[in-house]
Amino acid sequence: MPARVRAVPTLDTVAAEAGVSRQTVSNALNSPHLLRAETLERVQAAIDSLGYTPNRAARNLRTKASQLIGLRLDPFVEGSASGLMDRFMHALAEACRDCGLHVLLFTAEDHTDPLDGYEALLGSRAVDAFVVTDTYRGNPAARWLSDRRVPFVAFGRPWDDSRADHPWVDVDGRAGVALAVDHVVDRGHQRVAWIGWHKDSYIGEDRRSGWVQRMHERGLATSKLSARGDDTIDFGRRAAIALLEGAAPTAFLCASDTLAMGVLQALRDKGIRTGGNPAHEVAVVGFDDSLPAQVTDLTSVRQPLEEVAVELVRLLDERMTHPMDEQRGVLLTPSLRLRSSS
Amino acid sequence: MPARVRAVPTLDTVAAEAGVSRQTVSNALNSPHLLRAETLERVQAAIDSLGYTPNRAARNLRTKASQLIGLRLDPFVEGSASGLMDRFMHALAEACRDCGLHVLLFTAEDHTDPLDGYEALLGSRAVDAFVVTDTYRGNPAARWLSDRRVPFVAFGRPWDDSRADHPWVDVDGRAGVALAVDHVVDRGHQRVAWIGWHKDSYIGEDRRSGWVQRMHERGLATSKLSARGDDTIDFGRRAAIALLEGAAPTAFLCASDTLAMGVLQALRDKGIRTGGNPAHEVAVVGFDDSLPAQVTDLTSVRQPLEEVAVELVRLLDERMTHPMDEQRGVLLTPSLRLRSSS
DNA sequence: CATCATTTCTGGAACGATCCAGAGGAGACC
DNA sequence: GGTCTCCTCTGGATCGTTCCAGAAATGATG
Repeated sequence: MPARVRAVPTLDTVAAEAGVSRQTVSNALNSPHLLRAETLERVQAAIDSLGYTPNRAARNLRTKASQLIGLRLDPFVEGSASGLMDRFMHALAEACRDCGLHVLLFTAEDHTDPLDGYEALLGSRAVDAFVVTDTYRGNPAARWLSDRRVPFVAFGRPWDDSRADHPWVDVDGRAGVALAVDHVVDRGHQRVAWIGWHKDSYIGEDRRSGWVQRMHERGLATSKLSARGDDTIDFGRRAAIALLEGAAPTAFLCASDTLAMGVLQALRDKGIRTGGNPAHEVAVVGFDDSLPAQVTDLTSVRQPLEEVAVELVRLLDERMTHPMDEQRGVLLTPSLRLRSSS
Repeated sequence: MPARVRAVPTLDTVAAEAGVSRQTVSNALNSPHLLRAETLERVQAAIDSLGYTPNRAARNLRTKASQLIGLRLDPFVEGSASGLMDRFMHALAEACRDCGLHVLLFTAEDHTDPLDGYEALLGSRAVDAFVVTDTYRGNPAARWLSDRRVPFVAFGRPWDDSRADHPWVDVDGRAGVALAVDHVVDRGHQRVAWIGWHKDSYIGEDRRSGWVQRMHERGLATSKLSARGDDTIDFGRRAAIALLEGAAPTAFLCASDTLAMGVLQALRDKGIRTGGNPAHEVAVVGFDDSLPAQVTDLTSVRQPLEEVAVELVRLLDERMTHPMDEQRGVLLTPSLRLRSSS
C-alpha cells in the first residue's frame, strides 16, 4: 500500500474549500480590492488552512514573467579582487526581496565573450532582466542588450558610449577622492600625492580628477605628486618610494586599497610612521574599503553598495512596469572610512 | 500603426516550419535518439533558422522542476567575513552550469530565523533544492529540510546531529592543520603554538585536533602552547604576546587568518621577524587564504572551494535523479598556500 | 416596480511545454 | 499473404495559473 501523500494544494483546491470559484481565489491574491470583505476573509482562511502557495511556474507561464534578475559572475581573479562582489551580491539580493524579485546567478562558458550566457537565459525567458556589472573597461553587453531592448540596468557609467541611453547607477569616485583630499588637508597636510592607474582607465582618471580639482580648490599644487601604473601592491610600493625621494609628500591618496597596501609596506620598510599628524606621520588613504583595508586599519573610500543595489532594483522595477519612461543615470556619493592610517 | 514584432517561436512554430508534429520537435530536443536521422536534421535546421529556445516556465510547469538551486545569503558581517563566500558562489555557479542548473539567491526577512525564506520558495516550487552553508554553529535548517524531505546538500558536517542522514560536503580542517604542522616542523620548528577559537566551536576543535595529533605524531609537546578565544585580530595579538612571554614558541598556527593577522601585528610590534627559519624568525600560518592573507603574504590553509562546489552539485544531481539512494558525506582535503610568513 | 449602473463572482480559453496512448509504416518471420 | 514486432511519429490531455468576457447579485434612481 503506497504511502498516502497529501497532494499539493492548487487554486482549485482552495476554491472548493472556500466555496468560490478558482478565479476568485486568484483575485484574492492579486487584486483583493475586487472581493467583498466577507468573501476575502473566507478565501484567506481557506488559503491559510491548506497552506496554499501559488505555483511559480504556472504563474510565470501565464504572465510571461519570471521575477528573476540575471547576474553574470565573471571569473574570480585571485588577489586583484577587492572583495566588493560579496557585499554587492548581499545588497542586491536584499534589495530584490523587497520587490518580490530574486537574483539568478549565471556564468559564461567562454569568459572572453562578454555576451555569452545572456542570450540563452533571455531566449528561454528564464529571467526578466539583467544587472550588468563588469563595466570596468567599456561594456559590450550594455550595447548588445540595449539593441535588443532587453531590460537591464548597469552598475557603472557608460564611459565610452555617449549614445548609450540605458539606466545606470554608479558611484562618484571623483567626489570620494575629493573627500579624502579634504580630510588630509584639514589635518594639515599640504603635499598630497596621488597613486593611481594607467591613463586609459576611465574610472582611474575620474578618481584622479577628484584629487586634481580639489587640490587646486584648496590652493595646493599637484605637480610632481602623481604616479600612474598597474593596480598591484608592488607598483604602490615602488611609486611611494619614488615619490618620497622626490616631492616628499606627507599624504598618499590611492586609486585602490591594493595600491595603498603597497604604500603602507614602503613606509614600514623605511621606518616611517603612518597617521594623521603631518609633523611626523604620513597619511595613507585607499579606495574600496576592502577586507585588507579593514584589517590593516587603512582609511579608505567606501562605496555605498547597499544604496547602489537599492537604486539598481528601483530602476529595474520602473523599467519593467513603465517601459516607456526615459531614464537617466544615478550617481551616488561614497563616504570616507576613517582609520588610523590617516 | 503598431510596430511589427516578430513573435517568439514556440514548439508549434518550429513544427510547422519542419513539417512535423509538435511532439517530434520536443523529442528532437529531449530524446533525439527517438528520431530518424533525417528528421532530426530537418528539425534542427528549423530550430536554428527560427532561433527557437524552449520556454522555461512552460517546461517547469509540466515537469514540476525548475532547475534552480536556492542559496540563502545571510547578513554580511563586516570584518569577520573571510571573504570565502565570493569565491564559493563563483565556484557554485560554475559547477551548476555544467548540469544545466542555476543558483537562485535569497535572503531572510528575519535573519535570526534560520528557516525563514526556505518555505516560501519551496511552496511555490521556485527551486528544486537548496545548498545550505551556514553550518558554523549547528544547523537547524538541515534538520527542518530533512524532515520535509526537501532535497538539499550541506556545505559543512552535521556536527551536532548524529541522526542526520543528509548528504554533505566538508573540508577536513584537521588534515589542513596537520599539513601546517608538518610544514613548520619540517623547517626545524619545535615549539609550535596553536591559537584558536572557543571550545564550543566544533570546527575550531576539529582544526585544533589536527595540531594536537600531528604534534604528538612528530614527538613534540603541546602543553602551554595553546590559546583559545574570540575570532578577532585583537585576541590573536594578545594571545601571541602571552605565549611569547611563556613557552616562547617559534611558530604559530591559527584557526583563522583573522587571528593570524593579530599574531603578525604582535610580532611586528615586538620587532620580531617572520619567516621559516627557526633560528631567528617566527613562522605564522593562517586558515582560509583570505584576501588579507594574500595581501600580507601570510601562509595559509586554503579550502578547495571549487572542488566543494563540484561535489555539492554532484550530490544534488544524484539526489534529484535517484532520490532513493543512500548518500554519505564527502570530506575534502585542503592545501597549504606557502608564503613568506613561514 | 422597472431600469440601469456598479459591484462581485464565474467559467472557458490560453500560456507553451511534456506525458501518454496509440496510429502508421517498415521489416522479419512463418 | 498474414501476423507480429519494432521504430517513428502524432494529437489529445494536462500542468496551475491569469486573462477575458460575461453572468449574477446588489444598489441607485425615476
